[in-house]
Amino acid sequence: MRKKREAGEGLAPVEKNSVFQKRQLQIVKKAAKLFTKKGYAQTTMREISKATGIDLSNLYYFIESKEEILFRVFEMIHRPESSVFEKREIMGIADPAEQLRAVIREMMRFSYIYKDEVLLLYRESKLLPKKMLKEILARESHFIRYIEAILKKGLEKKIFAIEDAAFSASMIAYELSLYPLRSWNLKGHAKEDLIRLVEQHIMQAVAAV
Amino acid sequence: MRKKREAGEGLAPVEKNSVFQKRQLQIVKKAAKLFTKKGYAQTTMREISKATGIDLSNLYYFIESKEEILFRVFEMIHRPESSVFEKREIMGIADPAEQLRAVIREMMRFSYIYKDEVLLLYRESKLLPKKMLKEILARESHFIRYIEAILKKGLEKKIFAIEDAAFSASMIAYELSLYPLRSWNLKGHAKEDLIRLVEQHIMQAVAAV
Amino acid sequence: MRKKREAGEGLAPVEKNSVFQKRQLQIVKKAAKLFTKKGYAQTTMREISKATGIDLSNLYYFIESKEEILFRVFEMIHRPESSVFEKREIMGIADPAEQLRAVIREMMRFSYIYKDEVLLLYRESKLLPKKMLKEILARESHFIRYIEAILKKGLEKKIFAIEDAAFSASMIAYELSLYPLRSWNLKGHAKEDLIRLVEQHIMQAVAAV
Amino acid sequence: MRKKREAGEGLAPVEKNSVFQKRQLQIVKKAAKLFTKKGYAQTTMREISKATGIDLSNLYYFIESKEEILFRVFEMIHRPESSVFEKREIMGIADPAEQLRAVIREMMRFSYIYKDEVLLLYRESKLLPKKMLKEILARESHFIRYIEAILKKGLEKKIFAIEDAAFSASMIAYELSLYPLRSWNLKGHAKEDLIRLVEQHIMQAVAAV
DNA sequence: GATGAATGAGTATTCATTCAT
DNA sequence: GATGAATGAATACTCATTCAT
Repeated sequence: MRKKREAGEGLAPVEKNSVFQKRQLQIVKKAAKLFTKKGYAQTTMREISKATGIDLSNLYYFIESKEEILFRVFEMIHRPESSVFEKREIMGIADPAEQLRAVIREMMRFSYIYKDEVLLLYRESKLLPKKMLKEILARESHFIRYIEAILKKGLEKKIFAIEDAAFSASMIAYELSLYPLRSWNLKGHAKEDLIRLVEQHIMQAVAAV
Repeated sequence: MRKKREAGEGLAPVEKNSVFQKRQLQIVKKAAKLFTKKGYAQTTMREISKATGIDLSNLYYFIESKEEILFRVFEMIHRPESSVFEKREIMGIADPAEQLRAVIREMMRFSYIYKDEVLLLYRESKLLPKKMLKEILARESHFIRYIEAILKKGLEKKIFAIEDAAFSASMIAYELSLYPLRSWNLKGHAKEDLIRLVEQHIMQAVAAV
Repeated sequence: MRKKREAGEGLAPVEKNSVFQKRQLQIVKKAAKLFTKKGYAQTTMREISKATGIDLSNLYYFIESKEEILFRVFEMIHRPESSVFEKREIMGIADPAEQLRAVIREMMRFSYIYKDEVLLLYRESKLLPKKMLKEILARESHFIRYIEAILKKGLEKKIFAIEDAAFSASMIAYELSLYPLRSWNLKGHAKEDLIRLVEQHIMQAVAAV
Repeated sequence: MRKKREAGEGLAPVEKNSVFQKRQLQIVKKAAKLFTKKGYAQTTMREISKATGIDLSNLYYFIESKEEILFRVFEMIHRPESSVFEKREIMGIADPAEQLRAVIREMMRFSYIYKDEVLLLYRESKLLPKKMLKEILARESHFIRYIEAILKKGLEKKIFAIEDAAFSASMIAYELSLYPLRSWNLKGHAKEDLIRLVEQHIMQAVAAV
């Protein structure tokens, strides 16, 4: 790497015409696949070029560096994830148990869609510039606190029985990554089946007797 | 022309005198730290040399390749892990609930000791030669089936109430990696505290009402 | 980790545009000179880079490895050599003596042109992948049997008088490498002069009295 | 190579006790085998150590450098070769034809014994220090001139009929290396058989009709 | 005279990135 | 906006040789 941008000085604002964006997205998606299959470091720009059909030099017309591709991969997960718990449908649910169930199902579905990217995030987050890593961790923390809030509401209503809401929230958030991180030994379960089992498991773990 | 051993064709039997072994262990341990901090690919042999104080060329007197270091890191986790559920104390416990608790505590402690190595395993298992990867997955499967057996015993005795013992076992095994994979947001919890919370969480998730 | 093609699994079909090929040829030719002067192992890629004026890394744009260069050097000799005895002019000659003379002259001229490469072949054939070595030996055997056939024809016609045609053919083929292998003590002879002398020597050795 | 002796500044005079010499010879012989099998550059000191059973460091007690081993290998051929035509039995033969036959047989036998070393000399003479190379070439020239003298004597006596005695001598000397250089396609011939055939071939090539 | 460990200088090769057309 | 070619800096690894005990 010759030039080194200050880490995480922000991606170029997603401007330019949509053809440009489409190409970029194409690159990021294909690269994501390669990254998850072979690892970030083991994937060469030439392979990305071949996979996308875009000439190596031209690649740099659409992205600034290999690192930027990785960043944009993570951006992909970011946006929709953030919206998970901003969804009116979920935020509006009054019953904490129901609300928690809704969050679980929503996130499990999300984790099915972005399985590879989530795994990538676990594996390659070391490579993120601090700022970006912080952003992601912040978002995750936000998500955890959101669950924590639900749990506390449930505690008050004596629906849930747990000792440490912060811990439980953390554990639940972790459990929701089950599929991306352990898909290799969950092949036997159909998607909706697995979602239900995870839901049951978590609900039982927090439920008051 | 470089000669290249078929990856993972078995590490040289750990022979030689103990000074040799000590050096090797020193390399593996330091490298493990570097690998977890920066990632395997991003860690150079020069860095390992610097970290261990062993001259770069001399490093190769003790290990055959960078890959071998990684293999040996994983070996470190292997051996003790296997013994976890072979321990007489645990195997002898008659009550499934008590037995499960014992396993949980044992594995949580293990995961504290080998936090870095476990994380590394999640992150860099891609780089393992197939044979070694299979071995590791087999061991993990073995562990899961062991938990499953406990769960089934508990089911019969109506101590546990779960729908799918295989799934629950899988989930529990996963939960036991909580600390290595999410230590960054568990800093607030003391070790024994966390172990207890995980134990509670899991026990509640499987317990019959 | 270095990936290593199985040695000699076939050179990339000589495609690409002619500029590319020209560069490749330039590399192979310069390298051949260096190899003959210093030996293959003693010639570094840096030297080849310097000799060709092509940047070290860029060298790898045109060839895949140092080994490939060596292979291509041998390829250079291969092609034209094969055609030697497929030449209509020679194959058409009825008189065995005249035919043998023609072959001698043809091969001697060839050995003058490819002096360095032939010497290299004697010196560095150890480094060839088995398959390639076999091919070359097969070609040589083919050539020897071709001479043998001429000798046998001459024997029948009582023009030649030798005990063992196979041996004589082998010896003649060997004698035709005189110049590449012993040029250092043949400096006193002009090319055409030497060719004539070799021709005489061989013809006398096989001629019936 | 760290230190570089002035090329060919002469080998340490073969002094020391005979145990020392025996070890040295042992090294040189085993190394010669390895050199011929794999090439000089491709043979490592470690391999020589393993092959001789002498510890790597101790090797340097008996020889000064890898190069010296090569030199000593060539020395081995030198001594006896020089004596070939100094043998009273041969020098005393009056008849040029008989004398030439004797030389041929002597040298062919020699080439059988030192097949590997002769081949090595052809292959790796590049590595010799100038001085040593000159010595060897001088010896070879000496040998050629010796043959030339025989030829000239035969010419005077009208026993031989050749145009250029110098050339013929050169060619004959070359032919006497047939076996070391082409053993791969002479496997079909028994030793004494081959010697006789070479003798016939050469004699016929120079004989007056 | 044996041995384990060191070391320095090198070697082929890789790869992200850019330049010229 | 496409393409072939260039380039610089790095990377894992090797090996002859020597040192300390």
